[in-house]
Amino acid sequence: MAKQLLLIDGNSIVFRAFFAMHNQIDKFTNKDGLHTAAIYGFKLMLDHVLGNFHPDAALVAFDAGKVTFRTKMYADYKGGRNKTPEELTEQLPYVRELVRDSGLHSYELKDYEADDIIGTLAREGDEAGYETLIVTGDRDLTQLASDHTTVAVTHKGVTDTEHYTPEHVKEKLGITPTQIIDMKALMGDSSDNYPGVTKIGEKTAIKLVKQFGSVEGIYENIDQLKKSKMKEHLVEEEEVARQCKTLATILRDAPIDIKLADLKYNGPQTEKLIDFYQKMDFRSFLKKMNVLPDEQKVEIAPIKYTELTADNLELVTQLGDRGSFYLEMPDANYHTSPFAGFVLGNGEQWLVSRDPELLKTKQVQKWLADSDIKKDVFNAKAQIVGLNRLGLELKGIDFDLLLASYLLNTNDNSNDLGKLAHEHEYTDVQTDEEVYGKGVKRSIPDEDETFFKHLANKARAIEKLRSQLFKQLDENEQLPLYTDIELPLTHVLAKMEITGVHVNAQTLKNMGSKLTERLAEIKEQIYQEAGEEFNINSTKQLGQILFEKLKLPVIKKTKTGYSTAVDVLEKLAPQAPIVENILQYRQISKLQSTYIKGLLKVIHSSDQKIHTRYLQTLTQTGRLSSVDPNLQNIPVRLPEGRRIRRAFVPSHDGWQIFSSDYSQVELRVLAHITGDHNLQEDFKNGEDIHASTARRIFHLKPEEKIDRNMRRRAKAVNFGIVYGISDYGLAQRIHVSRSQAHEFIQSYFKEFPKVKDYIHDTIEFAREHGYVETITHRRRYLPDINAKNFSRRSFAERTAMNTPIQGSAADIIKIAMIKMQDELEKHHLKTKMLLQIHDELVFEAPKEEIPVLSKLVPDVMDSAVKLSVPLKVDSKYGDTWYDLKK
DNA sequence: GTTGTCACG
DNA sequence: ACGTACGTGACAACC
Repeated sequence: MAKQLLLIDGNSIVFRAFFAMHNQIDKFTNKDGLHTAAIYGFKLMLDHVLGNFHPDAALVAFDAGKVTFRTKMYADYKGGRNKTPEELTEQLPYVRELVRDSGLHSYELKDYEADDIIGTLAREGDEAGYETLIVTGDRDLTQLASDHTTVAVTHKGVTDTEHYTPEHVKEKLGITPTQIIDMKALMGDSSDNYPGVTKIGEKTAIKLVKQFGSVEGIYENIDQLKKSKMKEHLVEEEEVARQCKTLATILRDAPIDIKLADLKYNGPQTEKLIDFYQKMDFRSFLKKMNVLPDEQKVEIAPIKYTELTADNLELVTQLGDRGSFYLEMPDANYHTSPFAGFVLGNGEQWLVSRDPELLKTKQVQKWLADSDIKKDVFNAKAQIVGLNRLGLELKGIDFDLLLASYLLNTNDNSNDLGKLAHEHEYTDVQTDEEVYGKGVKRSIPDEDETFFKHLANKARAIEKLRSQLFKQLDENEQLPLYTDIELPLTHVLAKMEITGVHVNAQTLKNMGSKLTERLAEIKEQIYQEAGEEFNINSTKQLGQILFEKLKLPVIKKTKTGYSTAVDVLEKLAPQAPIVENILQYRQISKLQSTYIKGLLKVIHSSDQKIHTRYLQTLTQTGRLSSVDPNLQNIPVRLPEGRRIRRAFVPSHDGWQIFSSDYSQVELRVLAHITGDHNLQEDFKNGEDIHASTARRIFHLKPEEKIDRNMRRRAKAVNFGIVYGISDYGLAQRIHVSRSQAHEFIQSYFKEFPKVKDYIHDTIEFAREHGYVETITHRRRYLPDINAKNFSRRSFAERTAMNTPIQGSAADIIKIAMIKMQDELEKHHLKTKMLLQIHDELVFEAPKEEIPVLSKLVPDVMDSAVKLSVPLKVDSKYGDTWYDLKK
């Protein structure tokens, strides 16, 4: 086997590692206050690379300083770059130490960049018959790819890489690796700060390179080009193009004074590495190496606990007026999870047990149900539901660590108490993964001491973090959000989950058998049309049939092959009857697998109901999500799918399903937040908002009629505005030209000027503060808002403007739900709230309560908050979820 | 475990 | 020229 050579672009990897973890920069420091994120990331990358590639020789190349032969020939080279932050430069010496201790050589050369060292050694490697892997964060190095040299460019983070071989370059760009140099010379490079030829970007550059082979080729054949602006620029800027080519070219013959033979890789020097990790406080790596001495392994403050038994229950009555409580349910689904044990207590006394029956004793029961005893918990909803299964109530909940933490930062939230505590710099508790293991090996420890200690540590973590998190909520002006919205909502959601929704299994089964028949018919037809049998559900096999065997045109590719998504198939449908059948097959098999089989699986046999779980601490915007099963995406748009809703029925005879939904809530929020006069007027006048938008942006006179197409387009524009519009995206959606879409958008901004201001101001706010917020001060941090990478930054900008809108709408319905539950109880109604679907609330109710609800629910919902435009609510009811009528 | 697809607001 | 609308979850296939 050929010898293997590993070449790492040290500086670019360090930069990548540093910026990949930039949003948690302060979490990565050692005890001396040294920042370590880049060192840590570099180490992750090394492990990852060496896990897959076993080099005989290895070198990390570094830049030797700012001045290089390139800056000498072109003063602006790499000019305009921001100064490297101190937090990064202080790490560089340690990266070199890590490299050395890991058994890799490192090298730098005055006047040359790391690229040139790598380029030179890669050539030598090629000539000496090595297989070479180059690891870098800089796409420019892909020009070095060859038959025996692969270039791995970090993609996201530092361990996710894209491997460039000559074939891969060809596939992506249609040119050879060395032609990348010509392409870059023409298009320029804004980060290296050389200009290229005016008006030539990637597309044009590739076209020219394909046609003429190289920059030199272009100028030899410049006469072949038709007269055009582009040609003028090329002729005028020939000097520039040629100079840029030199700048873009990585040297293959830098005057290095090392040889391949000097680069032998001998593996890490374990002793030194251990010292190094200790110096850096890299505990996870030390643990992996199994070198933490026992007492250091669990570097957790000692804790005392008492096992609760039938004989010492009086200890519970002595706990005072505040305590932590934690019931351990090892499965994520707390409706069905076993109970592994529990802990309750306070700083002085931690009482633990494996026996859930003890919770039912009168002492514990009383402690749990006493609302004067304040409870601190982790995931209150899970605890309420779990205890409810034991016939117990939990009252007086004050602090929910999970919920509070989510409000503080939706990004680094975790369902693992230990992990979450670590995020908040509290380390006297281990993660569940550490104590229970993961995957199939996950289990509750048999040894009492291990398990009980972990339980007690968890309860202590909750207690210790309470005041700190409350303080942070206060600083963010989020205490009302926590106290008046999220915590009361947890109780409402718990009730809804416990109530569950009644589902008629027989209805589903009947539908299922019909679908099975239809599926078999369509399948036969597809096989006939294809001329062979294959797995229609496999996109890979389907792609081969459609695009190779039947030779249909390829419209879109995914990163692994041909795309066969709906929009693609719809374009192909006129060309081959098989396509229509495949669309049918897809639709029906989706219904069959996800909705018929899927729902049947989760009906509880005890009550014929489905009990979903609402995740209250997951979304980035403040919406809820629903799992096990997801009841927020039951089909409604297509008639075939909609029938699934016939199986959702009331749980008592003589009851009905009642549902109310907000009309255009997000656009109303937009009108409120932006204060746009025209948008507010349209809502105040109670108009069909898409129609009035159409009237405005298409400049219709009052007597002119709005045709359907105009309304459809205006509706798409309205959605687009909420989502962070682009002309391209709008054009795709409504099948118009990009320039037409552009005009629509411009016209919209002219008619609704404050919307335009809002978008601008919100992005500015995010840039300055790093987050955006909703009407209730719900926050979303946007670490990418100042990213260099265009697409990441653009994405952050779109979310910056969308989140306050989507999130405020979520706030509104949450407030409505709390009020609604209050009203139901106040009026002693039997009605139960069952489901929330983002802008809709679904209830089951005795028929005689329907008239009450028809007034009460809309009243509560439209008065949930006071906006500068009215909220509108529509209600429907019927015998099943399918049959709802006004 | 990741990817592609498709269900919802 | 860039790369392409926001937020979710479940399933089947494939690695």
